[in-house]
Amino acid sequence: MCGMSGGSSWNTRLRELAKEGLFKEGLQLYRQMLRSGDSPNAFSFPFALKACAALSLPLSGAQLHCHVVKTGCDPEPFVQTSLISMYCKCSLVENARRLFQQSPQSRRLTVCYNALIAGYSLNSQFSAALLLFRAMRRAGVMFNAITMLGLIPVCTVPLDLDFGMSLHACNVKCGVDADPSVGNCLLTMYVRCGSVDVARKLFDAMPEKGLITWNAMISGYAQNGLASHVLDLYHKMESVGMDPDPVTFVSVLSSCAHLGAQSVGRDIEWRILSRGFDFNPFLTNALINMYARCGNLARARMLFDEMPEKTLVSWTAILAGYGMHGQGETAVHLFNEMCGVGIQPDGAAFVSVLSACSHAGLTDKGLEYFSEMKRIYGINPGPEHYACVVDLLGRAGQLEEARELIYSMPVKPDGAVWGALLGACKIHRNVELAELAFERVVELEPTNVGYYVLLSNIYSEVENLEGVAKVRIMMRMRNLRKGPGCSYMELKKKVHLFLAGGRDHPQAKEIYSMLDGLEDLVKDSVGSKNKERRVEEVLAGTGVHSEKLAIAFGLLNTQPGTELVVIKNLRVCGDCHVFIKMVSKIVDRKIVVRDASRFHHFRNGVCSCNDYW
DNA sequence: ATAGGGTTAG
Repeated sequence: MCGMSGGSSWNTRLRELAKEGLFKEGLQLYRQMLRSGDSPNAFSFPFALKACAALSLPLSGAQLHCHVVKTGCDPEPFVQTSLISMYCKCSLVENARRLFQQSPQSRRLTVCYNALIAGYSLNSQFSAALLLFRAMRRAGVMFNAITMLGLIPVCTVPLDLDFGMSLHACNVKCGVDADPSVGNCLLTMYVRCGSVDVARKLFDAMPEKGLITWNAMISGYAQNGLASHVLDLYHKMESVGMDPDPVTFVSVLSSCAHLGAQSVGRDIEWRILSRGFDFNPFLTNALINMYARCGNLARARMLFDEMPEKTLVSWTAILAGYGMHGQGETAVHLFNEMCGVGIQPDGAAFVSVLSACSHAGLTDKGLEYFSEMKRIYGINPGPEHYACVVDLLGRAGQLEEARELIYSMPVKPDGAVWGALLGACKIHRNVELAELAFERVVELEPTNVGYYVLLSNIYSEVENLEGVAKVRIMMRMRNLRKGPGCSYMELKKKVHLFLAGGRDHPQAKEIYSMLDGLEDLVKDSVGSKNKERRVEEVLAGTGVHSEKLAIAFGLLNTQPGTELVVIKNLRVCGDCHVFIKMVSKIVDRKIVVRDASRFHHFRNGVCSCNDYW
């Protein structure tokens, strides 16, 4: 290795590899250097340590630590800082802390504090990060923008918002917030603490919006369930000439999945291909998820099958898709196959397989998974898992068992758990248990209108008019109003929204006359026995339900034979599924009405997208 | 030459 002799050429090459992100190759080169008999020096270690951190190789990192000590480089602050950072990134925070504490005060430079503060924050040791920041200031060490980049992410939940805002104020006072990275970081903090509006104000006020700024805001909307805002902002991004990258597309695709907007998603897929971003596993997973949720299982499956390295997320996305669309057996089969190839399921994978079982009526199978979850995989079920199992038992009519399960929960049941029981009571017309579940759920989610409507519908089904009135009064006292029922349907890259009884769609006239025709056909096909009453029932009180409008619109504007997919905000209000079933038969069309409770912009039963686009 | 940071899927 005559050409490589002398430490500096090794170091140059190491630096190049680190810059390119070729960490594996960097470590190989470091080992090659040792074999060739050259000694690493203080300029070699930071690169090699960075590689261990990036690849999360604590053993190699510790070995490097030995080399550092052997070569006497350990007092060097740069090397010290690299070691601290490496240990933090390998989740060995204790080692990092010890190194920091052992170093003399005089060698604790700003970067050294920065590395440990960021490390604490990365490992969710929030108070430790804060305390160290205070100690830093007491010691008179200057902080800079990068200190803030470590510290700001400490604030992750709404409760942290006050502290986050004080950091923001502090940054403004020192002028640190002018650094675009700090701006991005603050933006992300507001988003994570649920203050999307504040984040947007910050976004609008930022003079130089980089790609990361756009991505932070777009993903912020996505994470807060504001899918239509994601698409708006994405279009704006394109219109100002900012080029999206794979990170952007991940959020956009996730929003298409939430909206059921398959044709927008297809358009995005085309852009991904034309930019050469295919083979990015994040994007492939996002595409699988989008197609699966939109019901295009064939395309989702094709992408999944062609994926060379399927991750846990890929498997979960595809099996959740099958589960959602009633193909529980396929979902279960995929889950088993996944375990068979050695991928360990996590909590989210269990949520998907459990809900697949409950939708497909595979009660025993679901219960089996639930018990395996703790026993074999050591995952403690959270409220989301209990909600699935309550739903599973409830749909199967085992209401008592469901109630018992809730009482035996080691974690506090949340609204979804009691809500699942309430939903089961609706199916099986159990008023007494419904009242109990309602009391609990309303304590936990007093403003979720969906539950009031659910109970009211249970009362009206058993003709308990007093009950219906009771719920109405309760809602009035709490100043709650059921938003109008709303449904939407995607057609040619536009989402068409329908409110119950609404007339503001451009095709309103045609839609209403189509609906009149449909209702007449349905009336005619009801048998003559108890005809009046049956007709009322079938037409569900003859109201102009939003899903009826959506279906009429769909029949007007689509080719015969295509499937109509309607998404509806409240699964529980104004059931007109008998009507839909009959229409479907009469016009010989497959009509699917999907429950939007898992669509975030329908949270609390209120639709937050209020326009066509 | 060397250290510290901001955006990504189920």
